[in-house]
Amino acid sequence: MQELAENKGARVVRIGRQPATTHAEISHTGLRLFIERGFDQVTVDDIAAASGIGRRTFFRYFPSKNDLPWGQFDDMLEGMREHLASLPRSLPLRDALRIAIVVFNHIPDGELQYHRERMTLLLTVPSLVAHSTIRYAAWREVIADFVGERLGIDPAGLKPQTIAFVCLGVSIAAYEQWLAHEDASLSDLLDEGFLATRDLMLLDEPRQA
Amino acid sequence: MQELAENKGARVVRIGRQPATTHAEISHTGLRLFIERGFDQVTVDDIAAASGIGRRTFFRYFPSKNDLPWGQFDDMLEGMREHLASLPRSLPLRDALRIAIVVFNHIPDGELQYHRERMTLLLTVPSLVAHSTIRYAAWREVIADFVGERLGIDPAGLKPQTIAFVCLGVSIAAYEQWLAHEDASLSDLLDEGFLATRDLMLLDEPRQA
DNA sequence: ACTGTATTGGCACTCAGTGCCGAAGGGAAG
DNA sequence: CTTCCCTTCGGCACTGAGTGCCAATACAGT
Repeated sequence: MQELAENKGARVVRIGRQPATTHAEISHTGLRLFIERGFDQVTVDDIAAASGIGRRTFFRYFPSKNDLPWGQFDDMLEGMREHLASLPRSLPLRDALRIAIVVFNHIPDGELQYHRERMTLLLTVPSLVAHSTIRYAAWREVIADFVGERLGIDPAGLKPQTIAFVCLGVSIAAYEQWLAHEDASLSDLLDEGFLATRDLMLLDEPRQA
Repeated sequence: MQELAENKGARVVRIGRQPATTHAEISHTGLRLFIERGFDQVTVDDIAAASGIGRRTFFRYFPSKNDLPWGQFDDMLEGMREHLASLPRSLPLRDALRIAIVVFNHIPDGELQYHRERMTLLLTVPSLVAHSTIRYAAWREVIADFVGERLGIDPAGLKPQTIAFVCLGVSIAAYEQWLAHEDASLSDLLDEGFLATRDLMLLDEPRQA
């Protein structure tokens, strides 16, 4: 009875040595150091020491120092994939994408400050900006797969891929503005970004000088 | 007279030791090795040795191994900036961007194979894909500056930045298709990408199932 | 206690990138 | 031709990321 109640993960009983720490714990410790001293001023040795683990163990939890700030991104991706799939087909593609992206990027008030610091790192530190490309590719794939499915075409084709890139661009641009302006709402910025893209494709210059 | 005629660069006479090689020479040698053996299987030592220079000297010509395949990208950027500035204001913003991007990405027939191999590396090797982000930022800035100037707004604002990201996305998506399909025309793919974006913002699904 | 299993972490190694500094050229003035 | 000055070259040593290997550690079940 009680044993069954503890069945919240997968295996209740696990054999072998217990892990000394968790991804979340290392991630949190490392992020704190990055924010305090700056990404480049923190070595993997520092993070390992502060986490009470060996340097070698760090690399078993994270494939690289650059992956640390991304946290549970892959899990969130699955969430977005499911959310997209759940949207009614009557919803126009453009709105489905816009809504899913806004929802996906909604941050609970409590985590706002933390998320801001994390995103500042990701969009500011050159090494992280570069590395992020790989995560973005997975994000784009979710979008492209959805577009392909919706339009009944190959997700690897020009149209789904282009749309995925466009959505990513709108998102990153919105995030950069969000970080630059304390008071801005990320959701609003995303909506505005879609509108700006629409304007570009529809209208010409608003007025002639 | 004759001395003036030779004034095609900056200094005709230069003091001090002559450079042992050039950027172009190292770039060419390195690229050949990358294509032959794969990026990760070539060390900086290999490139230096093949170029007949010391390892330390390599890093005086290129800030990193990743920068090698990019060649004279910065110069081309200036070209695009000037080309954009030269376009008549009567041309709608969207068309100005589209035309400039198509022109910027036009490759002379002779360099086609070479350019293809170079772009395959840049869009395939993870380490290079990541590093490219930094070059793309400079590219985006050219677009954003132009958009800001055209619309009379801050280039750092949401709209110019978003449009720059969108243009970049369309370009990269087109390049990927171009590499995947031997027979495709890059210019056509770019045009199609712009159309796909327009469609997304204009229409809903073409037909209801 | 003993066995099997999973995590740990030390050690040694490769490779990118950097600071330092003396050596190697080459032009110009004496 | 020698000396001075300037610039590039390249060796050396160092830091730091990331990896393969393997013995040590800790825990569950017999």
